[in-house]
Amino acid sequence: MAKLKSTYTDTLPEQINEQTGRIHTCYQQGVAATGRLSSSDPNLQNIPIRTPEGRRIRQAFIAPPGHSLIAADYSQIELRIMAHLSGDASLLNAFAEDRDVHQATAAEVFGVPLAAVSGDQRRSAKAINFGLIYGMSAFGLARQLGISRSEAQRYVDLYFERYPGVKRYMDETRRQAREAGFVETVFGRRLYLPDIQSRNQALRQYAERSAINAPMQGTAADIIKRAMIEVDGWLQREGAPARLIMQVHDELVLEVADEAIDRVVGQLREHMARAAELAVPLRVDVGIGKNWDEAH
DNA sequence: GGTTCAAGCGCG
DNA sequence: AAAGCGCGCTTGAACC
Repeated sequence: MAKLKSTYTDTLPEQINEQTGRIHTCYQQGVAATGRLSSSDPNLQNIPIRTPEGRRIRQAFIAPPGHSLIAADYSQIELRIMAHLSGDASLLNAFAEDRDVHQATAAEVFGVPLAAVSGDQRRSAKAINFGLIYGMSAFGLARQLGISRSEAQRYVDLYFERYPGVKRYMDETRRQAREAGFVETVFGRRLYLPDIQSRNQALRQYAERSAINAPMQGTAADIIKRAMIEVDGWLQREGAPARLIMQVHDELVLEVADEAIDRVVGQLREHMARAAELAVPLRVDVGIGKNWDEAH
């Protein structure tokens, strides 16, 4: 409650611009090592959403009269990029058939039919999927799930047995990072990792985790930037009564005149989904509302 | 009055 | 011995 009050409730009203009556953030383009934007003064990329109390803050972000907010976010974009980069057959298949990827992972790892996956199994699989993107070890997975190290190690082994392409990709990425001193995104953005050669184990392992994560997080950043350029160009050409007002890593927020909503949503979805052509389709979830919470 | 740092926590 | 990526903001302590 103290965090919500001091960072958001007390502070945001003080940052309303007198001329526009709005809060304007600054997007930094050259800060994050992976190519993401960052947002500051104030940061609008960390507005609460995970708790009911926090959501009340998000509800304060509203559209002007006669307008609505559209929130469009990429579904599982980093895991889709992992499928693309690794070429793993099972993962490619899961996305080709538009499966619930955590459920599909649970079915593979626990050896049960899709329909028989329990809530706990799905939760574990989700932790594995996120952990993989971050280069997590069995130790970290054990702590995350509150299970023993040996149990976590079994999950990891099973995962790599079922998704051998992912295993190969992880090993290959570490090798390439060590040899070349950098990793890169699908579009060629590089992250240099001098510490990958370090004799200091902590530094070296950190660099290895970054080598795993940066191509996925960075490719996602590249894709949404391409989408932003496309979407903005299209809105300008059309003279659509809509504008792009925020970006939150895998999400674009637009403010749109109510009469144009249907047309804008369809085109927005297309432009975002076509911002990159990967080995799996890109899916975009769209929400509409009078406030930012409702739009989710 | 200011700066710097670590810890903690908000988001993807 | 370390053990999950990327950010920014607030707090409180230490310091000038």
